[in-house]
Amino acid sequence: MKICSRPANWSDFDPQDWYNDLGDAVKVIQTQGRILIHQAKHFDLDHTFSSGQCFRWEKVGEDQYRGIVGKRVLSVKKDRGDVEIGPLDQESYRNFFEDYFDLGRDYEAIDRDLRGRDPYLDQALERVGGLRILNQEPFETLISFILSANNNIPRIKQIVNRISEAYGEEILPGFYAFPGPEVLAGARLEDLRALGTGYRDRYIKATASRVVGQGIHLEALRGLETDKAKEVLLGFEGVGSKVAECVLLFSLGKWDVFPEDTWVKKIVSGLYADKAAPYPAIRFFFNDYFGEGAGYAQQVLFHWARNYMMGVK
DNA sequence: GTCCAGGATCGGA
DNA sequence: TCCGATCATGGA
Repeated sequence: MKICSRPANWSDFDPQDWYNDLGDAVKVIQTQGRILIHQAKHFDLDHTFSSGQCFRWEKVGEDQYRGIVGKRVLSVKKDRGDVEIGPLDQESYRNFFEDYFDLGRDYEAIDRDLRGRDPYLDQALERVGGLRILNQEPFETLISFILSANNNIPRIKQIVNRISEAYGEEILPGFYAFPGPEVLAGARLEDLRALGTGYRDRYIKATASRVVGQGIHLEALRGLETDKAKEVLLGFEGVGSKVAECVLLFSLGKWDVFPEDTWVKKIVSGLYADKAAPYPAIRFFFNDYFGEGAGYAQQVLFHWARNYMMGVK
């Protein structure tokens, strides 16, 4: 454990709480029940939480978000370059949330590697810099992206929240955790339908039932090769290639995927028309094109294309 | 009224 | 293997 020098403008903390296990690049401190990342590198809250990879984070102020992660309600605030996460103690941070926010990854090095490969990605990286890929809970991510089919992001968020309110544990007054598979496996289709799931009601129940019935440990898919993990995910009803790849990228740490959503198709058929390969080859094309950061590059392009490319917003 | 949204599934060519 | 129709829902 390294001890950092105390900055002049921070007050109310015990110097004993300082720690820095991530090397000199990331300085983390526990103070007043929160975790503070000093001058956090590559962590833009809007581009991370509002880029469509997660559905349970709400913007509650300028550079301030509140989210439900597992059985916690967390606040994340950015102030003069410091990112504050709480309530959170050092142990939980190191055991879980460092991975959740992907804070062990050197995004600046990845950006350097990606820059210069492609003019559109260069623009996108410039415009939506600081986007991080979260490592979310697989079952919640799976159900959320089953809901994403032929749906829009605000409505997906509404439905995920309603499912949590109807079936999840109330962890704080008015805040509900996302339910586990055993709960949703027992849900009635008509009740799911009443929450606005539409025709996807049976996909949700079937997927939850399969997870429970076959004792599938989704977390264990992390340990499989991407293709093998994807094969398992494709076995669920309502899960096609794109949904599977979103789960792989946003919850299982698989960066060698390139989710083929409508925006990627627009980008490919428009911006990359001259290079557009037959569609099953897109992943291989972009893996080669963007290397190990392909999944991250996809999310950067997606977020940029949706919000900034055509002057929208 | 039509169109669209981080698509998947199905039947038929 | 590939193509088109269809699938709830709600906002624009």
